[in-house]
Amino acid sequence: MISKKTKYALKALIYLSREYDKGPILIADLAREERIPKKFLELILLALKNAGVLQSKKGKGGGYYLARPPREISMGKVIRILEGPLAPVPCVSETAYARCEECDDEWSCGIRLVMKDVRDAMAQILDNATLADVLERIEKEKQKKDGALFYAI
Amino acid sequence: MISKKTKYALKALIYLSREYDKGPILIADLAREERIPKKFLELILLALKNAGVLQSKKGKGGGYYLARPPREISMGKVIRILEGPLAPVPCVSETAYARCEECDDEWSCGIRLVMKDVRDAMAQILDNATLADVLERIEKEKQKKDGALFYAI
DNA sequence: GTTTTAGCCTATCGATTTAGTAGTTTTTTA
DNA sequence: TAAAAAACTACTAAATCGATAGGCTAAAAC
Repeated sequence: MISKKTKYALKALIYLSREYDKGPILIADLAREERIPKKFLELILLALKNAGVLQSKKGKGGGYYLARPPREISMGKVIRILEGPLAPVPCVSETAYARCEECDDEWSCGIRLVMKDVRDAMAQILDNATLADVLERIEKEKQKKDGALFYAI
Repeated sequence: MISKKTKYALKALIYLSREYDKGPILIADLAREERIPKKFLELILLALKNAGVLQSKKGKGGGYYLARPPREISMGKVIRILEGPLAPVPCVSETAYARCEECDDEWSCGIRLVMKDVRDAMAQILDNATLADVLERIEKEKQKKDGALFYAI
């Protein structure tokens, strides 16, 4: 399960994607609209900024905005920033490989063999799902729902 | 990342699969062979027993053994026992669905749409990887390694 | 039938992570 | 220089992780 922190981050980024090219958005507005504790959101946005996903402006007219267009930011990237590597075990991580202490023969470790498949499948999905993709999918779902509602009436 | 507890559980089950139909195995032997803290392993095996994956026998000649053949126990099952649902968010879990508190419109939640794909991909892999499969894959890897070694000499 | 064997059960513990909160400082702009 | 707004530092309560300790219970052997 992903943490609340990561969910908040994704919600905030989806919101900022929708408002992309409308200038900086206030933390306070984001917090209110997405119902995220303001001070907590501050820490999250800061982490995303330090990781190069967001940029910010201080003082009046300031706020946060995406460092790149929504098409160029993936869910995989965001999740790695907040949660660490996608891989279920460190020995199959592409972005942060580490040996499993308890494993002496890595190349014939059964857990590793299966978890490699899992990590590849997850990366395939999450690294290809950009914020722009997510916005599109949300729109499609809303249309589907409206369509169903139309026929229901 | 999966916990040490889950890794220990999988290691123990792979060991018990290899010794399947050789009668009950002592916790102490398992702990020594797989280098798992004995008392900790006790709790893990007990959890697996309560979940129906293992059976046990007390007293002399006792120990633990698989409740079903290795072909009928999947990694997905084991991971769910020790870690809870595979799903990254509760609202896409097939085995333990729950609403996300922070989500008002579940059907057009972008996070949910992507995480559904992730959970399906994980379940596809982990529910189809049985302990017997894992043993086979380990053997294949070992043969590959031996083959490479042969040509290297 | 009591002794040994081996799993069962409950409690506790220190370290780390999670989900925040509070208060102050720095930067920008009007 | 006053305001707005992000940045930084520190703290906390609760939960989870990775164990350890010690006694209890059931089964088998003698």
